[in-house]
Amino acid sequence: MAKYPDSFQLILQNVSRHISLNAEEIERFFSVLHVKKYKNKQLILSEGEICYNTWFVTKGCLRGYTTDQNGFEHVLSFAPVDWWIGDIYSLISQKPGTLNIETLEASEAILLHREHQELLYADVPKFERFFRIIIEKSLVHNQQRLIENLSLSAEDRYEKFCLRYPQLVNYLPQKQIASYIGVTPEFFSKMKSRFYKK
Amino acid sequence: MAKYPDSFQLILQNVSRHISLNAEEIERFFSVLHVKKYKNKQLILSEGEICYNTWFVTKGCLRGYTTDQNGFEHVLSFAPVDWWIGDIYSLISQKPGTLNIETLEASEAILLHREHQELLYADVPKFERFFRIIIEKSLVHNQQRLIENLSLSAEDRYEKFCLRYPQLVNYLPQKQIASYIGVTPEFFSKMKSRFYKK
DNA sequence: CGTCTATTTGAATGTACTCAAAAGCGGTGG
DNA sequence: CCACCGCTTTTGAGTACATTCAAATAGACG
Repeated sequence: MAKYPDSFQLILQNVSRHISLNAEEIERFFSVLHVKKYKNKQLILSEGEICYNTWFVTKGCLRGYTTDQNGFEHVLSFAPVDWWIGDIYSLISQKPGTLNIETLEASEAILLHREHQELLYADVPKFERFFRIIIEKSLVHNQQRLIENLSLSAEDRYEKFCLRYPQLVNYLPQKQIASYIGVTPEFFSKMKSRFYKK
Repeated sequence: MAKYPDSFQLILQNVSRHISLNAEEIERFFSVLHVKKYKNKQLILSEGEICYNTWFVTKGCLRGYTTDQNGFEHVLSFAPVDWWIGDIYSLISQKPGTLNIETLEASEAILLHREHQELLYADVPKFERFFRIIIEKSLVHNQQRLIENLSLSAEDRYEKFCLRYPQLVNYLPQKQIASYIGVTPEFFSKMKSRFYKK
């Protein structure tokens, strides 16, 4: 196995949380993966592009965001180490997407090309199961976030964010958190100072 | 095939949009399905319950909603004929869920029990693919809705709703639409009268 | 017909936004 | 090493979108 990068052990661990692979299947899996390194603030995927890959982050942190008609950014997801990210809309429709993916620091990811993913589904059907499961989790997470946006105040959403992503709270620039919970950076700043007065 | 209800043809059509089944697989599929009829405003699943089923609507219309700490309802999804619905969080975790599912009129659905679903995955792996695909679509839809909630005004969200669900706009009670787009019924009423003045 | 719920309307309020300006902070080059 | 630049964060005043509460009206159902 020495022929593969160390980071492949991380992705294998990630996958093994939901399916078990034998040596041959691992080999098949590893054979379709590619490693890429990115600089700080590098745009990895731009809106308007067709997305051909799913990224698995092995170093650093990525963020996925959209831009609205007024030029405001809205963060759809953060992807620290051990997370998957991609523009799933564009990936499954193969139409130009709306997502931008950018690094928040110098980062490294493993890329799984859409075509390889399809081949993998055919050769090792367990992967169909694996991706079904992570997409299910992603859906659950998204639904909860939607409900929180509909039912909680900005302050309560921030509190939830702190509980859910303790490792990100002190790492991310505030404007990114503001954008994730859905408020302006100005309001976020005011809210936070009120928040910590208690 | 006369031994199965007519409505099974609808679910077969639905499934066949993403996978093709041979006679044997269809038989296996049909053998695990159950039909249920519901009265108007019947609560099919309550928050706090563990969800064991996925519902496929064959008559009428269901809605899935949560209740917040102030007693306000938030609609997560409407499920008219030919749609799937379930509390996916509870379904995959087998923990008590937060979703309520209720009929909006007398309705009929086909139930797929979680255990049957797992058996189906094992016997006919194509179903793994099928559910991966519909969950992917559901995720894409949810992400778009989240982004819309973060970036659009209530009025614009209503406009999107009208475009996306033309068949529901004149069918649903207004308070349900209000709850879906995330405003109070009072504000929705005012907004709508402004909206149609243009 | 009466009751119950949904919808409309209005006035007062609040949460979050906009615009503007100042302060902080980090990186880069001289 | 310091000075400067650009970007982030803070602060403030004014505003807007949406909520709350209350009451009247309309509709649906038995």
